[in-house]
Amino acid sequence: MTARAAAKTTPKNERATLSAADWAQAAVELIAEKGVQAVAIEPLARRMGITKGSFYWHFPNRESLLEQALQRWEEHDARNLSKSLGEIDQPRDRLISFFRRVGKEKLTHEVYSALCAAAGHPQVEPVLERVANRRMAHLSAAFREMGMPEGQASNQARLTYSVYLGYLQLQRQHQTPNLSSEEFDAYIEHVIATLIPSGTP
Amino acid sequence: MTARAAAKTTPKNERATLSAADWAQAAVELIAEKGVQAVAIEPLARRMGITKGSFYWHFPNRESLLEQALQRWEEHDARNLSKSLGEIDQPRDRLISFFRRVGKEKLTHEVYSALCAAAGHPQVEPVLERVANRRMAHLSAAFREMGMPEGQASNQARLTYSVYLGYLQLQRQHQTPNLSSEEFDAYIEHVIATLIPSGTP
DNA sequence: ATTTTTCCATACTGTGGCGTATGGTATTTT
DNA sequence: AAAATACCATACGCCACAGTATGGAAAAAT
Repeated sequence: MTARAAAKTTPKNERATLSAADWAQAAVELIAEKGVQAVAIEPLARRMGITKGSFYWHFPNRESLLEQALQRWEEHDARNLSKSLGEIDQPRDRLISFFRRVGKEKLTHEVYSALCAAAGHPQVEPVLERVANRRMAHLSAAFREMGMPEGQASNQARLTYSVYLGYLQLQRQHQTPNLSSEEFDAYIEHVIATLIPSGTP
Repeated sequence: MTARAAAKTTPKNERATLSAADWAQAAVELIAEKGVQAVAIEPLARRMGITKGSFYWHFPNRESLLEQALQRWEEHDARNLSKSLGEIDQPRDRLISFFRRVGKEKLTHEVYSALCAAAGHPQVEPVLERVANRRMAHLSAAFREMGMPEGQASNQARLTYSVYLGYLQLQRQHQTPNLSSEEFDAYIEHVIATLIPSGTP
């Protein structure tokens, strides 16, 4: 009882007692910072200024923590997607915002990037699969709205999403131009010009 | 002295005694199968039917094994690249072969894919950086030979390489069509049509 | 004011891998 | 043949983390 003394029953900011959701959220943030393999009970507990006695009261094991953390993130991401899907009418603008928004929603993207680096993990894989499918369906629909036939649209969606995934990979290798550089802007322009048809539906 | 009894001084097939290169090669194969984090001394030794007593005679520690394994693979990959660079005259054919060869050289690609999943690792990162730069330079040169101006060619190279990286990522998630399916062929065609200019230089 | 429940600290066991120490055997050298 | 060297087996200590067991204090219920 040293690090997190303070409040007792204040649900504001620093709760007196931790919930399972708090652990899950902390796990999500840890994933964003150091990857899935870094989610270990004891280090995470230390980081939260507490001991694992707390953890094993809320969870049966590490696996279930990961499960909740991943579920939490996936739901958040799905909401994000449908929100941005509803807000923009023109399919072309939706596609463009898909790329331009790479810099936004930092945490979400960092988590996703970390999850990509952990494909192969049995709990992560199904999440990646669902998320990629949702997003590609999103892209594919936009391309169709712009007049592409079914088959071509889905190929174009896969291609476009691959570009995004490749960008994340290069980012993990620190081989991407700075987000606010002109080199970056030029690249984005190039990508948009190459992948997104110009005409309106 | 059970598993690897047999030969005594036969340098054929089953050496009497292991060399550092043997360990490095085994590490490379393990990386391809289970990733970088799976390269652990004792499991690797078991897999080779030997004990770690051998390992620590040839290497000071795990780090130096990884170093040698990575160097070994990187050199192999660099040779591969310059070989395929010399064999094909037409830049357009070089670009096409870049994609068509994704299915070839299985081990090399599996290793590379595993390394991509381990970006962030201090020993892996510089390797990934060099390899990606070499390959993108290769692509960029081909696009320039086809008449693209400098800036556009390098953007196009980055874009093209991202598509490749994204494909590897989807492959790790088991979300790619089978290599010998018509869906795959259609996708490749689509990628080529989208990314590779048609005219001759 | 008890009692119960909630939440956490502490101490323990177990496992898996790293690196070391030491000794043994086969091979080579002299 | 004797000595030296190369290569490997075995046994050990160390550390990090998973999961368990138990007890204790604060909060809530009665």
